[in-house]
Amino acid sequence: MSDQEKLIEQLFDSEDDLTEKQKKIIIAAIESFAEKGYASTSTSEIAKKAGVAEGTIFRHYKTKKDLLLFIVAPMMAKLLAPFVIKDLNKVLNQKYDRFEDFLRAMIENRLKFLNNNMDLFKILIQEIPFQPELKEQFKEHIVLKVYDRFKQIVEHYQEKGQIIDLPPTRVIRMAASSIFGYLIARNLIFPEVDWDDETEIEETIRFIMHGLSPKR
Amino acid sequence: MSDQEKLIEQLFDSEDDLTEKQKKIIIAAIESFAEKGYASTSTSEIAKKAGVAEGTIFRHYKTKKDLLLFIVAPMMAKLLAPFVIKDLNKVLNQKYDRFEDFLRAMIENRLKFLNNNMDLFKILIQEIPFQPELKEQFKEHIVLKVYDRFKQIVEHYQEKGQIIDLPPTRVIRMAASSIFGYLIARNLIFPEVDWDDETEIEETIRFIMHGLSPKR
DNA sequence: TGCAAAAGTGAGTGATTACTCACTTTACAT
DNA sequence: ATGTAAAGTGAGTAATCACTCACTTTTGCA
Repeated sequence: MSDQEKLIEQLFDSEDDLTEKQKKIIIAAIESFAEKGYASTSTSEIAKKAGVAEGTIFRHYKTKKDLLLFIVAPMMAKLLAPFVIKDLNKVLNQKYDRFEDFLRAMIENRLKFLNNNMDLFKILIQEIPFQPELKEQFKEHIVLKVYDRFKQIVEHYQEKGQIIDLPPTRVIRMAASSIFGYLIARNLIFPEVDWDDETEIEETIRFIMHGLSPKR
Repeated sequence: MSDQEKLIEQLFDSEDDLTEKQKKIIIAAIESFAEKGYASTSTSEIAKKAGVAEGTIFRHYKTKKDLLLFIVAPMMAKLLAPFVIKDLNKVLNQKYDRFEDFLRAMIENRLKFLNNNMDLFKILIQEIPFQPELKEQFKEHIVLKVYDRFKQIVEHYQEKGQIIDLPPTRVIRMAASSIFGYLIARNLIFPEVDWDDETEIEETIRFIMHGLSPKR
């Protein structure tokens, strides 16, 4: 599978100044943080799992929180990156005549990414409420950049008469709720169910499209 | 406001064998757990905030986790209780001819409850992934009891031809995603925005109704 | 090959943790 | 008023915490 799109591997490839032991530390930290939570994971535990002396962790990361941020910050950036590309909407407008097509492409792309990086996503949403640095990054990225793009896209399809004429915030929230609702149900609440991804996604798109349809 | 429906107060009223100091401990614990997370809150901190000796906490709760469970378990029970009432659906079927009316009543009722108990809700969703006891309670309540009731209700309105003929799991997930999406956006992600609850709720209902409409 | 810088080590640090216990204070039935 | 059980206390405990540092090993370049 070439489109595995595992963020950790990308990170390891791009920053090739990372030692083998450093990689093991990161992998161990992600595993433990996702399983027991950041606050309940001790550095000695991470060292043990990584097969490394505890001092080695602090050689590379000044504090435990530094390690968390090093792991989680790229996740947020990569997760939101596709929506911040400068001329995203130009490309999209040519490519996707219908809002439905845009929605399908976006869901397939981002849902795959999230499915491949669930541990990181889990850590991210768990820690955003408690880490001011993360909260700030989140607001800055989401509110300022991603929202602006989405707003343009929504308004574009509203002008075309394809979706209902509501404030873009509301339109985005409703669509996002449906998508994240599926993601969370599938991976976090009922991971043991064997989901038929294709139909679930198609039905979710149908739900959003009908919900946002301009017809009375 | 008589319908404040603050769970803590209810708890204090029903279990009147609680001392003043015990109540202060619980209030302090809820505040700290919601603000910094369960694992990052120390018992000495709770004692200090409650104006109580640390030993007093352990006189009433064997462990720190016992305190958490004492606080959070009633939340889950009360949150889901209205859906487990035995003849809920009979009452509903007489009262609410249209699915939309049922939806509106349910949202108003439960959203009010959650808005009045956001701290507890926050602690609950934060800790469910890490506390096996809570996870078990959650699955038992949700999957076995609440889902069964909802399934009956959905099927009832499906037979009436009011909503689309999809597996009830999917219908419930889509409606729940939209409702919780609003709740979380409103209280946890953008609490500083001054939300127009009435219109937001009406629009959310509209979105769900259109999304679940049986028309092609 | 030599050598300096970087990576890795693990015993040791003081602070903090959840929890205990011998003791004092309070509440309340008789 | 008196006795007793429950409530409350806070110094004390061992364990664990994140982090340090003097030291050894590895790496890569001259």
